[in-house]
This record gives sequence, structure tokens and C-alpha cells, in this order.
Amino acid sequence: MDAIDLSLVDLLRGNARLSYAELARQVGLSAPAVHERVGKLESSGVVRGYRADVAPESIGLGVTALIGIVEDSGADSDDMLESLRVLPEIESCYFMAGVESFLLKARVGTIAELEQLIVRLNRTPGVASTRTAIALSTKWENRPQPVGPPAG
Amino acid sequence: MDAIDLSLVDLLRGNARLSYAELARQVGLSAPAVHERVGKLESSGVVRGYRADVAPESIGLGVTALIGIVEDSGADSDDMLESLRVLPEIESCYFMAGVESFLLKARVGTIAELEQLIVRLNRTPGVASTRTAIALSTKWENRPQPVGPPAG
DNA sequence: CACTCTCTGTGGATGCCATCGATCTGAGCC
DNA sequence: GGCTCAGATCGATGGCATCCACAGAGAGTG
Repeated sequence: MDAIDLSLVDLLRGNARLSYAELARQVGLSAPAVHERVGKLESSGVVRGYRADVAPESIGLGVTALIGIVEDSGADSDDMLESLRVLPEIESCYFMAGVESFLLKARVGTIAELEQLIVRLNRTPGVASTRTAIALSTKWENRPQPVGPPAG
Repeated sequence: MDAIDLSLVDLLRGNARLSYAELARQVGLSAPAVHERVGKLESSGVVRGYRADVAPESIGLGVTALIGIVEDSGADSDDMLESLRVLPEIESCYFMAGVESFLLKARVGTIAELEQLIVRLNRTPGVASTRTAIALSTKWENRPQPVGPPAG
């Protein structure tokens, strides 16, 4: 992870579809060299993948909610995690410090679907209670923060 | 937005670096047809961009926190939004229903940096109080949920 | 110093891909 | 039937990904 790697990571966070040739021009190396560096970043786990950023409402996911979960005393967090993992609506899942063990970001199409999700969560073994907050609007999301030296 | 468009969106959410030729094979069209469809998805705002998914800790952002903000009565939300927007640590920002007007996801390198961020937030005009919860670990994040008919 | 090993880069070759323009096809409509 | 438009295919061409052989810088060792 030298300065060139950081530049590559930054460039790919901004636009994951840049060609290797373009990346090479930006960092001042040859295309094969960039190809090899990016391959190493991928296989070492620094770059986990490449995702299209899709407007959720345009694919029928207009409702965003954040849900905190309080565990029963004595509940097994690993079991609960597996129960959460199979719910496709849960886009992100954090294990938290504090009374609420998990914080979920869920995305559904309608409030009715959100209600169903909350009911399902409350029925999940180990869940003592849930607390749901609805996002009225997403101002921004997953904004990459610049890191390392400026590219070039 | 027909079934083929949904398949393309799904494929690109899974791997944004797929070539047009590969996408074409997957959905059963020619490469130029796919090229045009993806171009329209981009210009219509369905696809907002393509991002490399980078392990945050590998670029020195090992601390994730969720911060709720209570506004002063009479504070201007738009002004506050602009104050929040310039803070690079804030990766996501939601305008919420409830007592806390904003919910932020912030990513910093150390707890000391988090402390500085919280101090800065509390000094921001319009902020009545903040509530910070620290993520001990991220179980998963921005997992794309499958949508539309299976590709092929 | 010189030898060598390793890592990482460059340059060239080759086959695939992106992309443009021309043409074709089918649905809807008069 | 025939017009028209949207959206597909086909063919060509220039650029890109990717493989390979080889070169140069640095570290470790006699």
C-alpha cells in the first residue's frame, strides 16, 4: 500500500469502470503494472468488489429505516446474526456498543413491508425489543472520503 | 425499465466492472444494445455511478460511528445540512422522522478523531445535542438486495 | 565490491472489446 | 397495405486487456 496504490483506490472509488489504460495514465505507470497492482489490491482484500450505485427508489425501494435491536439477556449473538443475515431487506448490519446490540439499515418498498419486517424481527429468538427510525430523505450516502495524496 | 433493464442493474450491482459483451451474453442481447440501455439507465439517474468497495480499515478508517443530531428549535435545517456536508468524515446523512433530525454515519481513523468530530458537531450552529453510538464491528454493509427477475 | 535473488516495472504482440454507422424488424396506427 | 418510430442486429475499426520476455533497482551475502 504505497502512494500509488492509494491513488488507484481513490480513482476506483470515484469511478469503478475506469479502464486500466486510463488508470495507468492517471498514476503514471504502464497498463500492465496497474493491472497487477489492482489485482493484488483485490486479492489482499483491500478492494472487495465493484458496485453500481443505483437509486433505490427507481428499483422499488423507496423506504429507508434504521432499526436498533436490544438482545435478550443470554441470547446468542451469533445465532441472531444468522437470523438477520437471511433477511434481504437488511442492507447493513453493525454490532454496536450500547444497549442496542445491533443497528440495521433496512430498505423496503412500502411502509407495510417495513411493518412486516419489524414484526418478523420482534419474533426472532433473542430479540428483546426493536426501535425503528424512518429516514424521510437520504441527503447522501456512502460518499467516499478522499484519502492519501491526490492522484497524479 | 423492463425486465432486461432490471437484470442489467442487478448484474452491475453485483460487479460493476463487467464488460458490455459479458452483460450482453447474460441478458441475451447484443453488446451495442446493452451499451445503449446502460447509457440510458445512467442518464436517467437509475445508475448514479460505479464505486469500488474498499475495506475501510485498510485505508485508515477503522472507526465507524452513528451520530444522531437534535436540532435547536428554530434552527434552519438547510443551513445545518451545508455545515454537515463539508465534513468529509460523514459518509452518509439521513434526514429523519423523530426527535433526532439527522442521523449520520461517520468513519474516522481513531477514537481521538471521533472525539474531535463530535466536538465540532456540537459547536455547529443549530445543533442542540448529539448522541453517538460506536460500531464495534461491521457485519455487512451495502449488501445489494436482489430485485426483479433472475438474470438470463 | 560483485553476485544473485526477488520484486516490480516496461514494451511488444495478440485477440477481444467498445463503439459507430448503417440497416433491419415489429408494433401501433392511419 | 404502408408509414413511422423505437430499438435491435451486423460489420468495421481503433483501442484495450492481458500474456510474455526481459530490464533495472535494492537487499542480503561472500
